[in-house]
Amino acid sequence: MKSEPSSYSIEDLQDEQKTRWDGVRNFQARNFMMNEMNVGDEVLFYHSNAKPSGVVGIAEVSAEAIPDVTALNPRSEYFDPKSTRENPRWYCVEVQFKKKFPHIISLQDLRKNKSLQGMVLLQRGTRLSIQPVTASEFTAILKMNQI
DNA sequence: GCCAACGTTGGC
DNA sequence: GCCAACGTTGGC
Repeated sequence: MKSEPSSYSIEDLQDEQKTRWDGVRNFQARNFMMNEMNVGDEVLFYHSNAKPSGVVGIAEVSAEAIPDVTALNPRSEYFDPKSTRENPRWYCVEVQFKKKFPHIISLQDLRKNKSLQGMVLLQRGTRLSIQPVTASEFTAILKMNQI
């Protein structure tokens, strides 16, 4: 899961411990939250638009997707007039803080790791804010954290 | 700040 | 259903 640290960082999650991953306004990303993410699933927390960008820690899905109420609030920056209480358009899971890495695993480092070449994040033109990670990719990144 | 790549919208 | 125009993302 990507987030710009200037808007919500791993440190913010560490402070809060839990947060609803609201504000996602992309159907593919929403569908991942609704269909693919289950309570207990581990999540890589990625800082985008950062110096440098990269994986900064681990969270865990603590509640399955529920309607994103920020879409209903006209004063929210995430307001979407097409979403209604009866027919919610956007959903969000809740995530729980697990771990902050001692140092960031930068995008550059990820690209250097041969076992990650197929990772969605590293493919050309991938902008999705929520992406699938395979078990072996996840393990490979954890190993990089130990170096 | 630039810009490539992609997603969404809306006219037709 | 096509596609041009526009908006957004995010690395650099």
